[in-house]
Amino acid sequence: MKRSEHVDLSRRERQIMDVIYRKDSATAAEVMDHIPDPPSYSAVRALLRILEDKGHLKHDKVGPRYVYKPTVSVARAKTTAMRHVVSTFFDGSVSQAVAALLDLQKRDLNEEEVDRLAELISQAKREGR
Amino acid sequence: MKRSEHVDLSRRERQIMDVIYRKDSATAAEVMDHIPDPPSYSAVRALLRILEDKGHLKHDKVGPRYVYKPTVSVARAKTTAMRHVVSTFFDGSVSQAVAALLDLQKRDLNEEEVDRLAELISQAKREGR
DNA sequence: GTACAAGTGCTAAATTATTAGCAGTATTAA
DNA sequence: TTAATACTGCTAATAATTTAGCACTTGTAC
Repeated sequence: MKRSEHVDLSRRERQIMDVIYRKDSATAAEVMDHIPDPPSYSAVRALLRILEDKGHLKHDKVGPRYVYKPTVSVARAKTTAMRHVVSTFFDGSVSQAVAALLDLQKRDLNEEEVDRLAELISQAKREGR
Repeated sequence: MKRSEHVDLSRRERQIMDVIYRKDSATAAEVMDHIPDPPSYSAVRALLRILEDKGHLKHDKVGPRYVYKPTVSVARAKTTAMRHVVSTFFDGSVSQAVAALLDLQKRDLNEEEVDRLAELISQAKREGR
C-alpha cells in the first residue's frame, strides 16, 4: 500500500529526512550536525540505512563515504508537504495559506520579493481558468 | 526546554494532533474516525491522555465525554507549521512557497480566489516596508 | 606496503510508543 | 431508582524505535 510521504516515519526518521530535504543531500556526519539534539553518529547511520531500506533514501559512494539523497524528487516532496499543511491547517484554502505565508515574514519582505509574488498571482490569473 | 511543535511527537501522536487541528476540537471517537488506518479506541484514548500530559492538548467535559482541543492556539500552530515547511523545503523563500501553493491547485483555482490573492499581495506591498 | 583515520554493517540491548482489556464512574432513559 | 450505555483511568504486555559498540573495510599519507 502506498503511503503519503512523511506519515509513516518515526520521530528520528522525520528529523533526518527534513535535514536531507533541506540540504538536498547529506552524509551521516552532516545529518548529525544539523539535528538540534542529535543522536549518536552510530544511530544516525543506522537510521539512514533504515530509511534507505524503506525506500525513502538512496546513496552514492563519494570517496570513502555515503552521500544520501531522497528517492522521491524534492519537487514532489515539496508538493506533498504543502498539501498536507494546507489541508490540515487551512481547510484546503490556498488563499488562507498564502495569507499566513505573507504574515510570516511581513517585516523583511522586500520589494523585489513582493513584485515576484504579484507576478505569480497575475500569472495564475491568466492561466488559471 | 522549549521545543517546536510537531518535532517531538511520535507517529500516532502526530496523526492525532493533525486531526484535532483540522477539526479544531474532537472527541476520542471522532479522532478515531478521522485516522485512515486507525488504532483501537482504547489506544486513541491513551494517546489523547498522553498528549494532554505533554501539554499539547486540554479537554473540556461535554456531557459524558471529553472534547479535546489544542493548548497552543491554532493560529500559532499554523504559523509554526508553515515556517517549518518553508524552511525545510523552500530555503526560507516565501515566494517559492507561494509558487508551490499556486501550482498545487492551478486547475480549480477560481477567479474569486485569485482576486483575493491579488489583494493580499498588494496589501503586503503597501504595508510591507 | 604499513599504519592511521574515517568509513560502513551488524547485532543485541535499552528505551519509547502502542495496544488491549478490565475496573470503575458518569449519563440517560424508563 | 435502576438498568443499560457510553464513557474514562489504569496497568501490564507487546511492538517498534533508537541506541551503543564491536568487527570489518576502504581510503590516505607516509
